[in-house]
Order: sequence, then C-alpha cells, then structure tokens
Amino acid sequence: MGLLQEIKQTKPFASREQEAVLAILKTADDLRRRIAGPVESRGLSLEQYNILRILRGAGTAGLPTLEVAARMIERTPAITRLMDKLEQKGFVDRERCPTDRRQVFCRITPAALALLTEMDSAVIGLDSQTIQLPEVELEQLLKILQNIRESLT
Amino acid sequence: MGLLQEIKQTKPFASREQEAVLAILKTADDLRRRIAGPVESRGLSLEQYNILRILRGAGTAGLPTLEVAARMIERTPAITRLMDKLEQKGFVDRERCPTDRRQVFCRITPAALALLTEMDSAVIGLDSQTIQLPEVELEQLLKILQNIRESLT
DNA sequence: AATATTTATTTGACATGTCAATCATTGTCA
DNA sequence: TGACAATGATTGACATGTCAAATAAATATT
Repeated sequence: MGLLQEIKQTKPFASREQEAVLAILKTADDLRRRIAGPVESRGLSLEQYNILRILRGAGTAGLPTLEVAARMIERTPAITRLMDKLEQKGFVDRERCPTDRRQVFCRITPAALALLTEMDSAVIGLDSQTIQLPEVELEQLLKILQNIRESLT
Repeated sequence: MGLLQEIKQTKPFASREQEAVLAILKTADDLRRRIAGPVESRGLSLEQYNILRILRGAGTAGLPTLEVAARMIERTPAITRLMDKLEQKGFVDRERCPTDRRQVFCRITPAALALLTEMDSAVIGLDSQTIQLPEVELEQLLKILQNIRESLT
C-alpha cells in the first residue's frame, strides 16, 4: 500500500516529485507523533526535550538563547517562551552574559540531566525500532535528504 | 556538510538511526517553509490549501468533514475550525447530509477551484525544483519512507 | 420501545509556531 | 564623541495542533 492509498487520494499525484514531498511531510508527522509518547509521558513537550538535549550537548558552559534556537528546527521567538517554561520547571538556568549583556546564557540543570539520562534508552530504542533499514539504505536516505535540503537554499 | 554540521550539534548522534529520524524531521520542516511561500501569498495557509486540494479531488459530491481530516496530516478537531475559515472566505460550502444527519458534507466552490488552478503550475514547479533526483533515487526514497511509515504502526 | 453504544462533529482550554514590532546593548564610523 | 546601524532577546497578536469533553444523530440491545 503506497502513500496514494494511505492518504486515500482519488486523483493520482501530479508528479512523482510531488508524491515525494508529501511522503516526507507525512513520514515526519508520523515520526513526531511516535516519539512524542515517551517524552510527553515525562511531562516534556517534544520541543522542550529538544532544547534539553542541545543544552546537554553544550555542557556546563551553556549556550546563548539564540544559539539554542539556531540548533533547533523552530524559529526564534518561540524559544524564549519555551525556555521560560523549562526554567519554571527547574530544568534550565538562565544568566545574563557579563561580557556582552545582550546575551542570555542557558544551562541545563542536574535535575534535567538526570531526567534525560533516564529517557535515553527509551528514545534510542524507539529510533532503532522505527528505522529498520539495511546500512546501505540508511546511508542513501541520509544522502538523499541532505541533497533535498541543499536544493532548498 | 552533513546534518551534523547543519544543526551544529557538538556531540555526534547516538546512532545512525537517530540521525535519520532527525534528518527526516528537519527536511520536512524545510520543505514546509518553502512550499508555504506561494500558498500564503494567496491568502491561504498550507493546511487550508491542503483541504482545498482534497476537496477538488473529491469532485462535486464533496466529502464528510472527518473524511477530509482522515486524508490530511492533521488531527480531527482542527478540521472544523479550518473549515470554518474556508467557508467564511467563500471557498467551501457545507451542508448536512439528509440521509445521515450526523454528517456534514463539504464541497469546494468555483472560486476556490479557480484559485487552485491558478496556483497549480507554481506549486508543481516548486516540487520539481526541490526534488532533483534521478528517477532511481526517487523510487528508493519513496520506498524507504513507506517502509518507515509501515514500521510505525 | 427504551436504553445503551457508536459515530460524526464540535467546543473549550491550552501549547506551540510565526510575524512584526520593541528594547537594550554593542559596534561602526563620520 | 555621537548618531546610526546591527545584534540578542523579548513581547503582542494571531493561526494552528492537541486533548478531553460535550452534542447530536444513528445503531444495537434488551
């Protein structure tokens, strides 16, 4: 059963390319829903979880707010409010940078680190369970998607 | 430049599978933004555009509200409000089904049909401009994505 | 027939995404 | 220096996504 049946469209796609675009959008959406489960059951939204993973990667130095935004899929203005909530929950500390007072550095807290560690195996398991492809196809997929992203610039 | 650099993550991905998941999510997001341009410049949101395309495919018979939702990426409750707006703009007619008064049939209006026709070439052009892949890779991509979606059930 | 269940849709409340505009701070350069 | 532009972050206003609960009409059951 192809995407055609899956989306129950009566008319065929205008082009194979269009079918690909829709397939990517739909797959991403399905993935998002699937991953949301284990994350949201711990009281985090997917986006909050994303921020925490980025901050974990940044280590104790932390990162300026907009640097976090740049590493996310989302756009700038959303980050402030997301960070507000993470701070409220005690998962993030924020501090104005003394050398450049425009910047606000964000740091992950030990509580959040512990929570992430607890979630790691579940999430990684989910990924490998979802993406069951032979090594070669995995590489191809990554290459093709990168190709598409590059032609979007 | 791979997704790793692109997202500027310091730490490597936990797994190749995880990288693939993130690549799909990011590509979808980039695509969404790109397609949004020509659609929103005509005063439609991407989702509204989607609904209209589905209704066009359905022909003059129209479709029950939830049938439209089932063919979309989005979930049920959103559809009502989206349809409200399309009706306000004169792009959709709604009518309760006489044989089963629970259902509400939605039909695309001539005005919306004209608008879609006008947008078709732009959107199709965009698709083929974005997805520049040799036929073989295109087929592979579609196959792989379908595979992933199936293992999400 | 009367009640219970299911189906189709809608509403309320709230999280998130997005743009435009704003504010503070820093950097530039005439 | 002092006005002006650029940068980092935030806020306001509004569109959309999501869940849970409510409505309304059909179906199934006793």
